[in-house]
Amino acid sequence: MKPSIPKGTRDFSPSEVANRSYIMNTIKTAFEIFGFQPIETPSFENSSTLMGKYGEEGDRLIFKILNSGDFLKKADEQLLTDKESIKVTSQISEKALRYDLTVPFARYVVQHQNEITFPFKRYQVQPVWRADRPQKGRFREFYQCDADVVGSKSLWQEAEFIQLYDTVFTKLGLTKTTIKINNRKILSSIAEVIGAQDKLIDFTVALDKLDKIGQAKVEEEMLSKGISEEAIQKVQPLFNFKGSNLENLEALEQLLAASEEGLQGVKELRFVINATTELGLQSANLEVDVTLARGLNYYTGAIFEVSAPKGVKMGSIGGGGRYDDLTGIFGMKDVSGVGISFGLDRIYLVLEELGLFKTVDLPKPKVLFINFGYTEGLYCMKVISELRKQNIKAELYPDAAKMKKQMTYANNREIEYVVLAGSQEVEQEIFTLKNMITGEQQKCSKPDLIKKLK
RNA sequence: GUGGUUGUAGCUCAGUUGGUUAGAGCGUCGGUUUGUGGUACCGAAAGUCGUGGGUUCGAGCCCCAUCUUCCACCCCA
Repeated sequence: MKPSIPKGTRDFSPSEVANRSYIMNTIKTAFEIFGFQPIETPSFENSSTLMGKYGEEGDRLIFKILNSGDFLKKADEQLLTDKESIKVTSQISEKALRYDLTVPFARYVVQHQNEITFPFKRYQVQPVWRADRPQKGRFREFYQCDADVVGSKSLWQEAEFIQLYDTVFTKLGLTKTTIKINNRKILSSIAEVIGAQDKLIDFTVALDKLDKIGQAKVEEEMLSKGISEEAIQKVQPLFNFKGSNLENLEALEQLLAASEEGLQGVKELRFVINATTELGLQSANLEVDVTLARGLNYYTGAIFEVSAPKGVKMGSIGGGGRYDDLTGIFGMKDVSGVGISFGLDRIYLVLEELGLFKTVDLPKPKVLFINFGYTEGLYCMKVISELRKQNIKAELYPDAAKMKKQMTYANNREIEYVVLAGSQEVEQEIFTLKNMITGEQQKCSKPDLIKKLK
């Protein structure tokens, strides 16, 4: 049998692990500088915790875990014969792999509410799983790096998260990212204006194509989706969103003048935009994007999405938003939260494509001792112990193999120094130290050797 | 979930309209060099051609199914 791994999963080589932890550490460091504390939650949760939080599409993409034992015995006979997959699933599966980090976090907050001091700022870097069809930058197992604040409605949080995005991407050398921002309140008031909430998705999808296919075709698509001519006339200002963020906001304000909710959304956006303008950004661009919808059901206020620099074909590398009542589902009212997520795996691919990885030193020994046999090996091991106590990575080749093999090993692993200590050296109580880069070698005493390897 | 695409040695790939024992480069291992790596030369091992069916005198090549890869839609990180 040929060994293989499930689709959408990956193995990581030592150099990939090194690069991944470089990204991870950059993000974690930034999180802590911004005042977030780490938590971890289980890989799988009770299905009831996850189901219904991500919309219909999301439910379909949740990996369900089969109950243990004779699970079919407990399933309803009729449902089985009728092949009612969804209903049967709820009877034979009570657990599921986590789909994101935000919902488990909300559960955590409610469960530990008495131990938590609010506002609570937590970060979490863990894998999540989605039963999606894999493609470029889309995996079935991938890491999310989340930071959220719960227990504060302050719009300063939104402004801070934009600073956080900017800080991380700047540190990674990934400049010219675009942070898109929108507000759910604006979206739902646009839905009011065009006449129907259920048309909103079609509407934003069509509007999003404005740059590519032009206004006429966009209007055509909207009409074909059942949006009235009258509604399209009303939202004309949206077609002219070419100006600055503030100009766009003004246009929105006029368009949504009749909607209290819409005006509230504009006000919130304006706060964030103004704050960010005052604070400045190092390398990212902030852009108001009314077509940004985001599927996750629980967002109620600001929504964010980060896209890679132009020219890199990649879905969003980060996203987030404000959710006013996520904890309410678990029985804790009036706790507003806002948070963002970094997509580690996609950031990796973007950095790789742009050649932005610095050469990372792989964990490897600084010096390899050639194994000549038991007596010589013991003689070497004594020095190796001393070197290790001084944090110098040293190792003895495990077998008394041919010299050539041992040297080749050192060469392939790019080990800087090799020590040869055969019977001659043992007798004279010295070591032969060879520099593998220059090829030079010299004899030296034990203290001398340790000093040279420091 | 819908549509398309890919699979030949550890890796990257050749393989003619279907025709004997399926090839190359890199890598691996051995040797030239039994206390010296990177270079060079010589040699070897390694493939049920993704898997299972089918068509055919004959299948790596054609057909079907399935798995996998990548891509688009959808959705998203």
